[in-house]
Amino acid sequence: MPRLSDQQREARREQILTAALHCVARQGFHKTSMAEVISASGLSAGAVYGYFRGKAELIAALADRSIGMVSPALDEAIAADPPPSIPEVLRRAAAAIEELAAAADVDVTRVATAAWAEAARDETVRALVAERITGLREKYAEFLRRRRDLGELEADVDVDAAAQVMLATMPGFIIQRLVVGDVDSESLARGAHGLGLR
Amino acid sequence: MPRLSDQQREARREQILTAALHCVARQGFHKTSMAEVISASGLSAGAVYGYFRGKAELIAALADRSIGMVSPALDEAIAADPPPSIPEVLRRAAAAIEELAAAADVDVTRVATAAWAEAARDETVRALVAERITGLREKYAEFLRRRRDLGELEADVDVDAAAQVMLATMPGFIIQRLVVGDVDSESLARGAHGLGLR
Amino acid sequence: MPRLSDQQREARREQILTAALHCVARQGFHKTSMAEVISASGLSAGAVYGYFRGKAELIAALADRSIGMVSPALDEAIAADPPPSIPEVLRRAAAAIEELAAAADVDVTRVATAAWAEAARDETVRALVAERITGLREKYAEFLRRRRDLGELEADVDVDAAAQVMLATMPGFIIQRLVVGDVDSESLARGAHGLGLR
Amino acid sequence: MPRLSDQQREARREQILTAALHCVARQGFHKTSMAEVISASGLSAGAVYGYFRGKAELIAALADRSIGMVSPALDEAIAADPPPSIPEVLRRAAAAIEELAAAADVDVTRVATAAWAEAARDETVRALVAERITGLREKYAEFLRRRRDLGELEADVDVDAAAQVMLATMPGFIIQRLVVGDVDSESLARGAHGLGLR
DNA sequence: AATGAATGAGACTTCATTCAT
DNA sequence: AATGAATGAAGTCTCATTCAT
Repeated sequence: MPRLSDQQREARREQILTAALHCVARQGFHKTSMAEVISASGLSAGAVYGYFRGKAELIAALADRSIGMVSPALDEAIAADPPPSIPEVLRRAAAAIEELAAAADVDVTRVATAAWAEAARDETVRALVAERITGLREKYAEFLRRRRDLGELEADVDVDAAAQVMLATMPGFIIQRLVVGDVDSESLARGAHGLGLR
Repeated sequence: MPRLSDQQREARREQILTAALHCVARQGFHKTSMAEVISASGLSAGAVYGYFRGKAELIAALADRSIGMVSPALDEAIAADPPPSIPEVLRRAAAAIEELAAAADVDVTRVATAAWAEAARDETVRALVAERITGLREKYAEFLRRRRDLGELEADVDVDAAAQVMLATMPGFIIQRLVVGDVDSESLARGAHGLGLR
Repeated sequence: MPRLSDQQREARREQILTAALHCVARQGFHKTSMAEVISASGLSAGAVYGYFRGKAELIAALADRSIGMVSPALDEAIAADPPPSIPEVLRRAAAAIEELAAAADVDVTRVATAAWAEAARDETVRALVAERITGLREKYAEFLRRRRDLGELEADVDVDAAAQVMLATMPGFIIQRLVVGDVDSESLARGAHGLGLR
Repeated sequence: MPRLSDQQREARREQILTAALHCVARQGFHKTSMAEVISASGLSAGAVYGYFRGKAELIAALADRSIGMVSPALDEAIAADPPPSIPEVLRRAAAAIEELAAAADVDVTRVATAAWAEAARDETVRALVAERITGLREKYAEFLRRRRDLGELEADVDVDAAAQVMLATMPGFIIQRLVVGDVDSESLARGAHGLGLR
């Protein structure tokens, strides 16, 4: 076989990541065996190891991706002009997550859950997830600045702390959704409104 | 040999759980081997298996306990009379978590993180964690009812949805704390206040 | 099972080493798989790994032992009083090696051959083999000192250098024996005599 | 594509063998992977397999070469006229080995060591090494005949047995040199002299 | 002729669990 | 009740070799 183009290589990598995402969504990182990923990817063991040095590297890529997938969805919710109310943004973010969870027969939120746990014990994953979280928070901060500049938040608001709080709701939303199953984007928005957020 | 008293049995169980908590806080559920737990507990393999049917049962007990440990801390925060402001309750809850995390050379929040992930893939754990979450939410709901009755929330507020939102902040707080490391109870309260919560 | 006595442990270790010696004599260290050793030993994989941390440790033990097995045989040859002639000692040493090679359906000289090669690439094995070689050389030196004191060697002979030379003949004897097959203890002694050694 | 000239083919073969020699000197035959040889040779996998049927053939070629490299060095030592004393010939042979070991950033003596071990377990390699050994011994025999004819050895000396002994010292010299590190051509000659060789 | 990605058997090792003592 | 040695299935990864291009 001649040398693969970068594009072809990327496609194969994608193929493996997608297959792995399926497995991990069902069983978590450490109950998913490489054999399962290999079989699901349709490639051979050797081929998979040609794209990922080992399970750790694959886990890191999946952790990064699972959390990264939320980002574009959030962008949309936040970019709207004029900036929606806080409950509305939370609703949109949650709705994006719901959509993500329902999409393509893989529930990425399950993988995200595994990613948080992995971040707590693996420095490489921690750094990747930290980067993602920081990125997401910056989006919320940007949104809040726009609301503040419109006079809908106090002028001296600590935008970064407020962004931390807004982002903080998402893991809890995801967990309650997966584990208890009685929350959705509407209830989240209603609850936020009920607490007095505007 | 003489049957152990219930009290002795309970002490042994505790000994095992404490040892396991140490291991899991460092390595997560699935990177912690039974051999490690056995060695850390100071008991023999056979003894440990006399108290827990297998690793799954041990994991379930640890997941339950790790999340359960937050509950008493929250009680205090919420029970105060008159009911504190929402940012203040969040601050107290977060402070309780900080204390828990710092205590006794085991950071239970790391175990909680593993518990959420496990809940997403194991029905038994899911049920236990769901129960815990529901219990915690009920505490928040109770708190919110008292605030409502004092006229500090609108009369028709959906208390359960609002409790979902309050609880939802905790996992996000824990994760940001472990992974990014730049949040604390003060920033959480400040952010909540900045968003307009009272 | 209750704790094994040191003696029982030692017996098991021996059982594994003996099985491994068989395999290695036929296939060398690196073509012998742990599965083969495990199967030949009659134990389970886990049991074998309870006695040796890994293949490297097993190899080191085998290398050490294979070279160590020559030592007692040499002792006898050298201890004789009055000290035999040099060709005679070489003959006896070679005869001891022949006996060793024929014994117990394992040809240890094949393992020794593998041990020399391994010593050239693994520091741990190198150190062990170096120790063994030094020990053997000291025996030859002792023998030579006795000959010298009897006036059968010049008074100012460099005993250690001479011992190096005597020992040096053994690997070459073993290799020619295994590879060409036309040398034996008699031809070695005859050759030594022919070269003028007395 | 145009057929390569024999000369080009030979150059490529050489390139591969040289690269492989490097790898094997460091890691032995079986810890050297084809991938390493391929990468070190600068060719592609397919190309390498165009010159050697497989790893076994490559090993055989390396074994043959590593032992063969001693031969020309020995020739010189032996050809001198009048024939030097036995200690002197041993010194020259050992000095030739020292030079070989120091040359060109590959220590061939390490490969020779691997070759002996391989000869003990692979019939093809055994035959090749046997041939080499026989050839070397014949050179020693020739040398001894000349010494005998000069009256410096007894007339009825078993020249072949004596050649076996002379050759036998070389592996032991190489091993002690690599493993213990305290022998050199001078100590070898001194020791031989001390034992009474002339 | 050459390339190098892909193959897949098999290597080493771990580990949850059992059970003879 | 307790012990801890033993089990053996299963996990991760490597590597000699092939063959489509």
